[in-house]
Amino acid sequence: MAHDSIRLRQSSCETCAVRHRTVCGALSNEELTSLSRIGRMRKFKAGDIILADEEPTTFFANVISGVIKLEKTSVDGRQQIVGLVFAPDFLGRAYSRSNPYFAQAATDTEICTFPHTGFEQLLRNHPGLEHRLFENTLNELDSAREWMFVLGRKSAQEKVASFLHLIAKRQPMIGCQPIELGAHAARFELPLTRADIADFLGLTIETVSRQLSNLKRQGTIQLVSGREVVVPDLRKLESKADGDDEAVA
Amino acid sequence: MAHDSIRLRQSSCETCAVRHRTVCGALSNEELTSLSRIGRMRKFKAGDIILADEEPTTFFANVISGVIKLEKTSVDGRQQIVGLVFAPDFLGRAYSRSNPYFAQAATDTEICTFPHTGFEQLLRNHPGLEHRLFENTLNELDSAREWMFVLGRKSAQEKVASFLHLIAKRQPMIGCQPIELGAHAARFELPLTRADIADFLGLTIETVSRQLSNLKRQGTIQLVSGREVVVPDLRKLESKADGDDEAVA
DNA sequence: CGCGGATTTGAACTGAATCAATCGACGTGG
DNA sequence: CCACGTCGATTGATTCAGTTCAAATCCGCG
Repeated sequence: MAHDSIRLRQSSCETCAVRHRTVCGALSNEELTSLSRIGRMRKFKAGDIILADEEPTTFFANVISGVIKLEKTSVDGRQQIVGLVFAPDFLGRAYSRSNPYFAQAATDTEICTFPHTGFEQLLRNHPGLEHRLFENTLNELDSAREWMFVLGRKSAQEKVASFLHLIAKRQPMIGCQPIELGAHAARFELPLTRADIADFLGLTIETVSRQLSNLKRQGTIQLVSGREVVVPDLRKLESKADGDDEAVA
Repeated sequence: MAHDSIRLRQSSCETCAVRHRTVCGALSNEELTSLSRIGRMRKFKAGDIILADEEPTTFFANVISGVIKLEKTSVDGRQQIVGLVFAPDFLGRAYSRSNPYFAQAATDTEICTFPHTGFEQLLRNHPGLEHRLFENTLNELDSAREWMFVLGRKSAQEKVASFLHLIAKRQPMIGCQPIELGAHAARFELPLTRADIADFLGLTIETVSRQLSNLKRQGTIQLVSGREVVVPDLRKLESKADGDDEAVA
């Protein structure tokens, strides 16, 4: 365990697969060296808790692979996923003593962590890094607000279609040859269970399952297995998501 | 009109009522001078459009008084308010060519505007200002996610109670003597119409009206007029908002 | 082969939407 | 000064989408 973490610590940022797409992309090689000194790779299994709610902030991270859910839970047990963190997104709430929500691995996950104090120091000394993180946060805010529309105003079918469309955009495809599939087609693995999808969409498991079956029956999607989805035509899926599919007729 | 704007332009930031609570609070007196040079006061009436959707960004602003709604509208006419901007909040999406949502005055409103280019230049030259705006954005993101829980998981009654609680926290009180009212009491004016409240909560006008009547019947609130609300005990309202009021019994 | 968790499907129920009517405050014009 | 029209809000009756409760079915795994 300790041995493992040492080996991982030595892996340098220069070989990082997602280097240029993360907040680290703002750093010079020299700055990157000081970051790599404090960075440490960590792996989580699906279901592992990465950051606990209300706990003091101890680290930030870049997601290297996998999907992490940010979740809010009320005392009576109701849950709502308030954000999904994909590679190469940034994980953590800067400038806060504690963590505003639960972060749990939705799939097996690899992240590159930075201790809280060291990273905030780096932020203060490198306006370029802070700027990058700021832009990141602005985009997250845009996404959150986009999702507020989904939660507040869309029907169950539109919600499920919106979710699939989101995943199709962000999740790596399975064997994605545009030759094999059409130009507007996609094939991917769902990173969430039905229960997670329900918590993301403000629905129940049963309704999610029913709407997936509906979309399948209509030919908008194919369910290869419980988790693997093929979308023959993303434009059709999108029109289901926006509720303007009968208007076309 | 032109005369008016000149007079307003000359009013300096030093006398600004909300100076220390806005992003401007991060600036030195000298920096403030350069900001006041580009700042300009503008007034809007309830219902006026302040920033149009998808339009190129032309200005940012600090809200001096009033409430502004940020709204998303779909092609088929469904609406969702994705944020409320109170004084002394910041209005606008930095670093974006265009505006991601409609900003409309919910009440009569006064804002202090800064031209797009001048302000972003100031941002680049003053990391302290950008930092302040960043913290601001992080708080907005937290609020947005908090609201996602409301939209996704709360019942109509809980939604309406949550809304009233939010307003009670942020809206200036009417004649708020803690002697006159109890220590946990509040009295304020609703900055939104029933239609706006519905669009904020993902409900219909009728449901909002019914739930307000319910809360009134239960004694959780009093409706002085259509717009003016008295909350005898905010803790009771909060328990309605969280749905843990029958647990107390 | 059988067990346990995840998923699907069915049937009944219910909370919020929809449809419809009324009320009330306010400003305008007769 | 009062009748009228408009707009926002309330209230009632009915409908329906999504939940709840219940039972299969599927699937990975010891």
